[in-house]
Amino acid sequence: MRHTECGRLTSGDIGRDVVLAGWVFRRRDHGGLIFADLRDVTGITQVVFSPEIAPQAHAAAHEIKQEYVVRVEGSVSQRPEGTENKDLPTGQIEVYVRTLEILNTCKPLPFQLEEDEEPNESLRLKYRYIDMRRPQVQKVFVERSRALQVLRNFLVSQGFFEIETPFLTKSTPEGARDFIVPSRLNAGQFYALPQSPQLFKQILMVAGFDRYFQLVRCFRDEDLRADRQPEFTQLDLEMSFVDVDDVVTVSEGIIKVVFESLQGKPLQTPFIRMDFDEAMERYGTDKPDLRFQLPMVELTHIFQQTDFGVFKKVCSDGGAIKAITLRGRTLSRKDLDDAVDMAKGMGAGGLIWMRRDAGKLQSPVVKFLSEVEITGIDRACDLHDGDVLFVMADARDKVNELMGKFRLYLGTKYDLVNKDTFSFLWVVNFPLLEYSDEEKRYVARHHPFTSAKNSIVDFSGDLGLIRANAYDLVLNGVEIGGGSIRNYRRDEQMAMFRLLQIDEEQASEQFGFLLEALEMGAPPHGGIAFGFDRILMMLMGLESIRDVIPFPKTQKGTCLLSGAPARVSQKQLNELKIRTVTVKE
RNA sequence: GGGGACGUAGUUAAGUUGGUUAUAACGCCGGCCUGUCACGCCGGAGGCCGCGAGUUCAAGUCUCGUCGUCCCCGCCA
Repeated sequence: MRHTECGRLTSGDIGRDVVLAGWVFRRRDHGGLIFADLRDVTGITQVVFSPEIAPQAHAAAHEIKQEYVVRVEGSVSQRPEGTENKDLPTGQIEVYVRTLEILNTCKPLPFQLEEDEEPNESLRLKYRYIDMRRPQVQKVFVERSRALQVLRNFLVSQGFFEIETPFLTKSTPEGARDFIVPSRLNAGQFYALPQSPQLFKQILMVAGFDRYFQLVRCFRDEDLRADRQPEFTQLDLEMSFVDVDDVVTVSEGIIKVVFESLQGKPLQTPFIRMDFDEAMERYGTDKPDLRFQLPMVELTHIFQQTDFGVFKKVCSDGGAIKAITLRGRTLSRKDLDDAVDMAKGMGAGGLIWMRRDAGKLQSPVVKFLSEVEITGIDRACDLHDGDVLFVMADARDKVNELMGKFRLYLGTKYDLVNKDTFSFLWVVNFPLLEYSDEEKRYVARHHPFTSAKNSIVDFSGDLGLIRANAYDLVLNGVEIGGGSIRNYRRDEQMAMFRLLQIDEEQASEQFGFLLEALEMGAPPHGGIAFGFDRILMMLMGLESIRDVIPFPKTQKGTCLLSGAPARVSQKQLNELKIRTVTVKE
């Protein structure tokens, strides 16, 4: 007889003979009757060993301990009145065991499977297979599996083809650091693990698979964070003959199905869109958290004629003066001082606070301001009694960045963030390029294959002003996806390389196969990639990306379960013709 | 590369101004118990206080180093 699933037995099964197989979650030995909770991935069923009904099984039940693997055969019974367990889905029934077979024993566990005590994370990762037996951990990976299926079903229903791209591929100079793999057949040469399937998916467009997707592992050899792992899963897609709106619409459908699968409630689409410039000017970041407002308000124009030294200097230097208004909160002098200290800790030269009481503006600097200026502030910020205003003046980029961080501080400190809401936002119209102080040149803000809004073939002028057909999807202040419409003509792509100061020789050496493909009937195309792990983490309300990855790495990139990375044998190194030396830093 | 937090029985934690034999709960072992479900009751075992130096009459406690885990900055097109 095939075994039944422990969590699926109901009153409808009463009277049936069943075979259950699973792990002994708990045993309760009353001397006479012995109860055991039998667990498999579907749930828990109570099994009963009675000395009267099955003396042999009852005797054998004295042997079983926590996490023993057993198979039992018996009959499903209604529990006696008053002994039902309302907390258990199978609490109406129990299985009277006739035969017990111990399939395997179990040593005492390194930690208990209790819900209330969270063991140290390194122990959990070393014994991940024990950790995963804990119902709340098991649930995450059941949900992850379901989310993968939901996405595949949706994308296939939309006409997408799932096509695999290579893991052993070529290192590219732009972007994150690559993991590299030595080639035995080509001594001295290396593959790189992909940071994303970018070039191959564009090649697939040229090949005519007009809608491609892949749930694909990607690799980046950079330092880890709570939301960053060296290998992670991306939902990658690309479409031909599309514009920004087409990609956005398909993306919203994708997010909708995965959200509704994980959250079990409807998601409103379309999401709002915000220009990159507005995001920077109002929220000081390209990924604003819109679960709360607190936008920056521009005050620079009010102070063009000011006598107040700090503002005067900033205005004459072409800087910006901006304010954030906090309403409906009573702030003590200490709160205000803390806010100033916090801003300085972030790197601000200073932060000025103002408070309106009984129609009058109070502030350490108010004596330096004219009536016109005070009225101007009042109007610009729509001040009411009790409002507190924080003002910063400095170079525009610096004010934006610092006030953006300060806004998040206020949101957290004054509990303005509703933890139960999900605020999706498209940020669009990104700059194509940004200046790198380190490299002393402009680099691609998204990646070098992103197209510009207008042709850049003959571009001359300020490179920082070129806008791209690029878009990011932001959830609660976290970037969960990003993409662009690509260059599909060789001349535009070459123009991009010129702006990036990549000469023709480099371009053809590194991306020659793509450039060649662009000359052989490449259709217009664009796409997007979503951080699948990050989306799961956020939609399940988890703090760490490690919680949604089955076998994650530690912050130093090690796997505590397998012991990777590790040394390899001299024989292996010889085959690869690799000699190791210790390099002193 | 830099800043910070933590490390005590199998596990989770407590451990005071440095001062007797390092506590507790859960788990484990033995015994009892026929309606429990975190079963209950009685008894017991279990410690390189991460590791190594130093200060001190005396270090789980103070100092330095080191290893490990975590958080953050840099980095992550």
